[in-house]
Amino acid sequence: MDVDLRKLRYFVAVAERLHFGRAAEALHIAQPVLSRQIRALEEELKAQLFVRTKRATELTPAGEQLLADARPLLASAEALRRRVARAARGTDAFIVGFMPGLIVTPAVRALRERHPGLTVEVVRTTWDDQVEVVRDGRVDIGYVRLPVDQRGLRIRPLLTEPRVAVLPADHRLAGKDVIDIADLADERLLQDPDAVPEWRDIATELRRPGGRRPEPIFHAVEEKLEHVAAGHGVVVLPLSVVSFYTRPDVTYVPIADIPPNQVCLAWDSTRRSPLIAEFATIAADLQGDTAPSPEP
Amino acid sequence: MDVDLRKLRYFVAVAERLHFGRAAEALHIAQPVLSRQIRALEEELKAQLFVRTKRATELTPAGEQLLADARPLLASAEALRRRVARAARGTDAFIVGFMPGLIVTPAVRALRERHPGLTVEVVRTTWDDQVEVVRDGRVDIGYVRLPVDQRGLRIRPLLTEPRVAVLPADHRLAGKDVIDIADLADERLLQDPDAVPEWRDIATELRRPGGRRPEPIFHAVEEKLEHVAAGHGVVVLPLSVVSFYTRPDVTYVPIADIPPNQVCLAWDSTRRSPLIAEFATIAADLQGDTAPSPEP
DNA sequence: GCCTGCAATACCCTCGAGGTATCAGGGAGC
DNA sequence: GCTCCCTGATACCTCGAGGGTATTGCAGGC
Repeated sequence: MDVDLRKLRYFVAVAERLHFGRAAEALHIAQPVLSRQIRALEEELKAQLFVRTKRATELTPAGEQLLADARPLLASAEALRRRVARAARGTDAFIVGFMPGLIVTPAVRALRERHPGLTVEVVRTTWDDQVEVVRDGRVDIGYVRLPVDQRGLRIRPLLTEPRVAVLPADHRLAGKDVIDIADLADERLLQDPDAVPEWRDIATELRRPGGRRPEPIFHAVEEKLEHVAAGHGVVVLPLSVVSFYTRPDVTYVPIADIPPNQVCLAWDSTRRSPLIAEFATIAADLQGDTAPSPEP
Repeated sequence: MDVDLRKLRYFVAVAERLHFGRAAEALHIAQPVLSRQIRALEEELKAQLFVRTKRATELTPAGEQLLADARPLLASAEALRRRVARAARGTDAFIVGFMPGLIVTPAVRALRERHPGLTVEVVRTTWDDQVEVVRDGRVDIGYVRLPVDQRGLRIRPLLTEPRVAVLPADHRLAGKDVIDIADLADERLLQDPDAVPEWRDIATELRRPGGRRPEPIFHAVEEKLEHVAAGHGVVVLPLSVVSFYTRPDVTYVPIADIPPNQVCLAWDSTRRSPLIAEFATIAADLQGDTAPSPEP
């Protein structure tokens, strides 16, 4: 009657590897068990999920569909566990996620004042997990910087801020008033190229035949700045992040021809919590005081 | 390790009734089994879900949280089944939900032309199930009229249209050029008051002490019009719905002081499908041709 | 032609979900 | 105050499903 989340987890493991033996190993179960469970799942859904030719395992269209749906379902189940555990601990806490450079204190304080008994916590995130913490229930609402994968989330724009190139203090471009993104074409980017699509389009490093994304990608801002200072490459970051982490051996230059970074609030779209709505309103109002942004 | 959807379903049954015996009956299982399963769920989640005083069963805060999370999770699981079944049938169909009065043909035709092999189907919905069909996977994208429960959905505004009062042809207000919502205060509304919050605020019927919502609520537009014609009451509907169902014994009058109805596209926020995105763009562009609407 | 790699099959064991019968405790009624 | 009844919990049984090991079947590669 109900689908079995364990079987879905097994399915995802196989679908990701397209190999029963290795999937079984990763799941810490025996391979025949996995074969049987997948077959049971196929019968339960009345749908063939894999085409098993000898020497190769591939997904059917139904399998593709299931893979696309199973992952968010498993993530939701995990989020459910986490939220129930939090509610059971009795501490009726409201948790806000934020990335360095964003000013969350006024909104958090306003929420605390309106709900004296409520514990409001903040959790620091990175560009990589800023939406994951929302999806898996670690935070109730998060400040995120676009672009993000919006699946499963409700998004509310808050503000925009310019992005700057972060350079070693002795870099050839350091001290310029402003540069173009093209000026960075020959640089090594120490961050996920997806975070700077405009650079991706012009980077010589990625345009070489067989050119792959640079291996060393550093997640925390502090690590990025450390490596910039060491001369290993450059990063492109929103202005507030850089100004938050001022240090003498690193400087920054505005980039003229790339759009600003959009900062939004994001929360689990399946939830409807008065506290989430209230916090979103407070944060938007506070933002509106300084720089009014259009409401959709 | 994974939560068990069957146990969650059992939990929801108990939480909705706050009665183990009746929940067991509804689930077609024996009551001791249900007691044991709920206890197992509590141990698994390490959270007490119910306070069982003799003579009464109540939800704990953790139970409230679980109830809020379990329902959408179960709905997602059901949607997953449906979509996989559809994908397995091989018919790679794209299904659009719409309510009467909305013009979907141009967008549907445009999608068909761009994907000659694709089957594009339309499914008629009502105000009551317009978002349910999206959540449970019966349609890939739906035209919906606000207000809707946006949980689990991504919403994209398309257009607005004025709402009119639908009256019997011999009604005292029939023939007026325009009325105020207050003119309907003494009328009987043959629809969910939530659909017309402005009426809800002024209706004498609902302001009487102990006044409840009127019992006979008719879901299909045809039924509503039939009962309006019979003189049982009035309804407030978007203009396009009424003009779609013209009949001589029913007339309508614009209402001056209520905001127009917002028509949106809605789809499952956990999904990211190229076809959904393409259809949304097509529909928005087609709408933009006639009456440009702001893009968020 | 043999070896190797990979999934499926055969067969066993354990545990957990379902059932029935019964108990325990608190309210309501007399 | 005693009894009855309502409601959930306990006790105990059965059976099916999930997990394990051993082995087979089949297709490529050397």
